[in-house]
Formats: sequence, structure tokens, C-alpha cells
Amino acid sequence: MDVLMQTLKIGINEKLYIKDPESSSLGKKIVEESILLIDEIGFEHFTFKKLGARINSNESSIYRYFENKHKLLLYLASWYWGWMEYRMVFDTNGISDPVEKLSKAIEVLTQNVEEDNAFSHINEVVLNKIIINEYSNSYLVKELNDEDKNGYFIVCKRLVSRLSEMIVAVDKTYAYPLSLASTILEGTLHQYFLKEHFPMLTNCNETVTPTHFFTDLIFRTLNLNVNG
Amino acid sequence: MDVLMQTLKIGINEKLYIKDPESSSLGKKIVEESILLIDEIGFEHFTFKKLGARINSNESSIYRYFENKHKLLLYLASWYWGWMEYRMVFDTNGISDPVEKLSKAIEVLTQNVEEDNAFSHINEVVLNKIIINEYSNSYLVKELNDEDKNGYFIVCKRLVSRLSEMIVAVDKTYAYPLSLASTILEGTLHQYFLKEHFPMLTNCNETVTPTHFFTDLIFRTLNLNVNG
DNA sequence: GCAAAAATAATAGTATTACTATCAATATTC
DNA sequence: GAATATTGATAGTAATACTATTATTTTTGC
Repeated sequence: MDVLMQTLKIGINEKLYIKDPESSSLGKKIVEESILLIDEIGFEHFTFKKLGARINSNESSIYRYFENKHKLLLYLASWYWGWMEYRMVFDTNGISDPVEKLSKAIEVLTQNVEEDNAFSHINEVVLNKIIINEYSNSYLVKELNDEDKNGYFIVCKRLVSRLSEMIVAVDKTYAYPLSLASTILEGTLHQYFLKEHFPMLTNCNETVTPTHFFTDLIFRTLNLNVNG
Repeated sequence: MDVLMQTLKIGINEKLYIKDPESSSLGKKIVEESILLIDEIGFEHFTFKKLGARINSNESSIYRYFENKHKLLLYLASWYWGWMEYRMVFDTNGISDPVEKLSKAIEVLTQNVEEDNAFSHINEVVLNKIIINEYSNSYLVKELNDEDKNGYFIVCKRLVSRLSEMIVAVDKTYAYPLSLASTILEGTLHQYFLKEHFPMLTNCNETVTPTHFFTDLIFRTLNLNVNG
């Protein structure tokens, strides 16, 4: 990432926070350390009290940024998908061949996540671990009404439709571009999860990556030659 | 289901319960009504106290069957996958053509769930809804040690490897049979979830089913003619 | 049909969670 | 330097996720 990018900010639905955590150093610390703490003890055991103790702040101060821990997880997930979208768009921008473009998009979306220094208070590698392990905790929620859901998951929706459009650009006759796109995104998280926790349920390992599997899958499905 | 089947029982890892719920009428009622209550209020808000009130029994009595609500969900998930496995084996048994066999297996695993009268105290339709909405709550758990995990998820593992073998039988050269099998199972749940909650992220709807999508996907991937 | 054993119910109690409310102490800014 | 905003400390509440104890009911073995 070059210097131009140092003021980049991933836009997040304002309903997800009470006070924008990007607007103060306490807010950034809340986001930064919540990622690490959720990774360490799991979302279920994560509490604002524990986070407060960890950052030498107070439970009540954290509540002034986020309504509850669930909204905080939604915030982190939103950030993650916004970041993925930005990288996908950035890395495929300028590629005119639709096949090459789709191939690159799949690569960005399925490859192992690495640190991005453009966002110093967020550890993308650990955030990725959280998303793999806890993402479904964020959307499996009876509480959310439909209006809110649409707001919270708009990033995800945009990412799926972008990918779906790239699929259509490669094969106009394919009947299930949205389903294929959402399967790739969810399936990638799942393959990484299995690789870590139930390796006998996947062919992914140190040498075979989810990128190999999904690139092959997409190219076979859309009747293209594999050039992954 | 014919009369022969009336004594069928889906085998479940004994570590998942303290006292076998199939062994008493209270136990069966716990299982039966927990499915309905989890569906109604969501797993997060489900408590043994509420369940006790609903079945006119006592919180403490339920604790004698299940250690906690999480183990109960694992029990239900185990039952579900055991039941899916049994139906898949049953319905594909005797089909000798590998392509036809795989096709039938995909159909059983991806189609809309219907009531199975062989198991009177379990509402399979509602159980399926729970699995779609709450399944990942069961395996996203830092608590489980590896030994236990292997015990709890053995059914799932068996189902994935059976499906994977059917894939290999159709195409010995395909490099990712396990990943494809696990993607189908998880992906099916996800497509049903999207169809219900985020219809703009999937092509599945009233007429296009996950069975269509996945049958097409598998047959294209394994270079076969679609005959779904 | 009755005693012993097992299962269930009722009640109480504890530590933790997920907050809300209030007020005091610090920073910030104008 | 006063006014304002932010953060911290403390207390309090209702609900959750249990455990323990004892009472009551049901089952079973003879």
C-alpha cells in the first residue's frame, strides 16, 4: 500500500455504532483489542467488561461506542467485507478480459489474508480468523428486523452482486450466478474452517488452497480452461 | 415409511447426553418441544427454564438429560445428520450406475425436507429450519477439545466421506472430492438461509431450488451431462 | 399390593452477564 | 478559565446458567 492510501477509511453503516470508533483513540483501541480478545476467548465468552479490563478502560465507556457486543461483531464483519470488496475492485480494476478479471477476483476473495498496513489499528489476519470462526454468529439473529438487516448486510450484498456480474460477463447463459457467488464467499470461509478444525472433511491443506479448489470449480462450471 | 421401520433409532454419541432422552417420555418431550421452542425464539433466547415451563416440567429435570443447551443443540444436529445419512443410503441403495447414484444422493441431500413418520416425536421440517438457522452455533465452539469434537461430528464426517466416495466413483481424476462434498452440504443450508432471509443473494426461489443449482454444479464440475 | 428404588418437581442459592443510571474526574475547546 | 464533552468509577437490576437439597411421585420387583 502506498502513501496515497493512508487516509483510506472503510465506510460502515452508521446504525452499527453509537459513536464512530474511528473518531477517537479510545474507539480505535476498542476495535483493535476486541479483535484480539474475541480471537483469544471466542465471541461467546467475550464481554465488554473483559475488554475494558484489557484496555484499561471502563465497561461503561465501551457502551458509549457500541450498543452491545453483537453490534460490535456486525461492525467488524462489515469492515471485513468492505475491505475485501475494496481489494477486489482495486486488484481487478483495469483488467479488460472478463475471464482474467473473474480469475483475479476469485484469487483475491479466496486467498489467505495478509496484513494490510493501510489500516494500522486493525489486524486483518486475526480479523479473518474471527470471521472464519464467528461470522455466522452475526447473521443468525432473530432480533434483526428486515430493514436493519438490509442496512447491515449491504456490503455483503454488493460484494455478491459484483462477483455475480463478473460471472455473467464470462458466461451469459449460466443460470445461477448469484448462488454461485454466495457459495464461493461462504464456502471459502467454510473450507478454511475445516482445514483448521476438521481436516478430514476437506482436500485443502498446506499445498492445496481454497483458491485452487474454487478456481477449478468456477472454471469447470463456466466451461473454461483452468488457468489458475 | 413402512411398518418395518417403526423401531428405527438414529444412533447418537453417548457423550452428548447424560440420560438418553429416547429412554423416557419426558426425554422425548424435551427433544420434541425443544425443537419447536428453538425455532420460535431462536437458540440464543432458548433456556431450559423456558422449556420446562412449556412442557410443564422443571428446569432441574431437563438438566438430568442434557448438560447444557449447547449439548442439546449438538444432539439435535447429530440426529439430523444421522437421519440425512440414513435417507441418503436408503434411497441410493441398489442403484448401480454411479452417475445415477450420485444424482439421487444430491437430490436427497439438497431437497426440501418433509415429515418422516418413522420418528414420531421429531418434527423433521422444523428441525431442518433450526439446522439452517442455528447449525453453525453448534460447531463454532472454543470449548470442545479435539477428542470430543471427533466424537460429536463423526456422523457429519461419515456423510461427507460417503458423498465424496460417490463423487470419486463418477470421476476418479477429480482432485477435490471432499471439499466438493462439504461445500454441497454447507452450501445447501446456506442457500436455504439466503432464500429465506436475503433473497437477493441467491437465484433460489419458489421455482428454482438448491437441488437444481447443486445438481447442475456437480454435473458441470465432473463433466457430465445434466439430467436433473 | 407394598417396599425399595428411581425419576421428577420444587425451592433456594450463586456467580456471571448484559446492561442502565448516576456522579465524579479529566480533557478539550472556544 | 469557563463551558462542554469525554471518560471513569461505582452501584444496581433482571436474567442466565447453572448446583444443591429435599420433597413428591412413579415405577419395579417381589
